[in-house]
Amino acid sequence: MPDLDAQRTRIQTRNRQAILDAALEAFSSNGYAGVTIDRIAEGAGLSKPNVLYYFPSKEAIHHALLDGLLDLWLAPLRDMDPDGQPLDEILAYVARKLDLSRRYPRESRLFAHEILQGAPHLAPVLGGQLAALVADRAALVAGWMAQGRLAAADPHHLIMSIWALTQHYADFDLQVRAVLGPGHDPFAEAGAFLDRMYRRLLTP
Amino acid sequence: MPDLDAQRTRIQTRNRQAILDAALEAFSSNGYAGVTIDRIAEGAGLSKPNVLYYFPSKEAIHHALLDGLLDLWLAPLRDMDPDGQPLDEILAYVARKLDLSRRYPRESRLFAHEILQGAPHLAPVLGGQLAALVADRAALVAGWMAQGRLAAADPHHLIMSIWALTQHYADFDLQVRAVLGPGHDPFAEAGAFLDRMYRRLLTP
DNA sequence: GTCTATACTCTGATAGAC
DNA sequence: GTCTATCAGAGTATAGAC
Repeated sequence: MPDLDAQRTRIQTRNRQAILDAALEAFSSNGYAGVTIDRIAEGAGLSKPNVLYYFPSKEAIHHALLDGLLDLWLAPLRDMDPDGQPLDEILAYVARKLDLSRRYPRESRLFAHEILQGAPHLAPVLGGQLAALVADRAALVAGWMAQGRLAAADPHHLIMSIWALTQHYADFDLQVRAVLGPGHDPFAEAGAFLDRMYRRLLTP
Repeated sequence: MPDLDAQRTRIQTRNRQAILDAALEAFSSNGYAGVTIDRIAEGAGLSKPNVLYYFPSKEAIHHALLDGLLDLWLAPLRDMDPDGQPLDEILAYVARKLDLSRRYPRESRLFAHEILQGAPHLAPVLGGQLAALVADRAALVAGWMAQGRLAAADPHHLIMSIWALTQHYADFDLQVRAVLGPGHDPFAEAGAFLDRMYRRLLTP
């Protein structure tokens, strides 16, 4: 069943998407408990019972949003090329991850909420899929460092530092803008700052 | 009225503190909407009406927790000494901020929730007190860089990078531990990693 | 100061007409 | 497929006894 939408009418597809979009908007800024089905319905332009016609419960909507989120989130790390130039690969990874924060701030905040709350849905995946991918990539980076093609640094914490820094610009956007004041482009400046930072940190 | 507790009995002082502690525990992991007064009461070992005897509303409890949080949070930045050695001052700041994350992870998460939700209570302070302090410290750092005592970098983004990295270890503790696996001391490793990182980044 | 009992509101979910 | 009506439960807050 590769395309579930094939079994749905155009209206169904559109409404499902409208619900998910409204729910993402709501959950990402207010957390799971801070959102009512009524508000999702309003955002989607539907009635509350109609929302519950498309999803069996509020919980199901939330679950549908989290599903696949980790894949989106880890794609840039997966895309690191073992055969590329080490420094270029890291810098490209940073740029891709920052771009993800810029383009998907709501998804970033949804993820942040989930982790803050103890990851009731994602916990198993964190210790499994996530830890495995990071271990794999950390080994790759450690290899580059051992060959002297990158300056030495703890690979796990290096990868996590990239997450922390890039996601900060999405999750704490409000604070970032308050600190920078008007007339700034936080993501553009962050791109330049982070490129210089990791270049200097990792150049052998 | 410097000491409000002077007007309270010992029992009142103790119960107020128990309520605030239970509320901090609850709010920091579940967000404002995800917490019921019942749960706070249970955590404090009191009945629900009794909690509402000490605070007029759930909202008031939350407000009491946020009050003064920013002061605690910004203290390390305030403590940067303009007359110290630039690199030492920055590294000491990083260490103090990381120590704050280690000792007060619940406060860090409470702050994260507040910002994620659009800072309904802190918004005015962010654009005022916070922005002013950062501007002041950024100017100090920029001066050091202009004198060639630190390598050049955007001072605002430098300060924010320190926030992002140190708070990540508190806010995303669950993810950090999942990635590192058992047998690690995330904060100790972070201390070493961040010290090397900023030393390398800022050494002229 | 603390408890029991309760009023009142909001929210998730269902039933059933159309 | 979508709506109106409604139920059941949870949650904030208050009243009033002790």
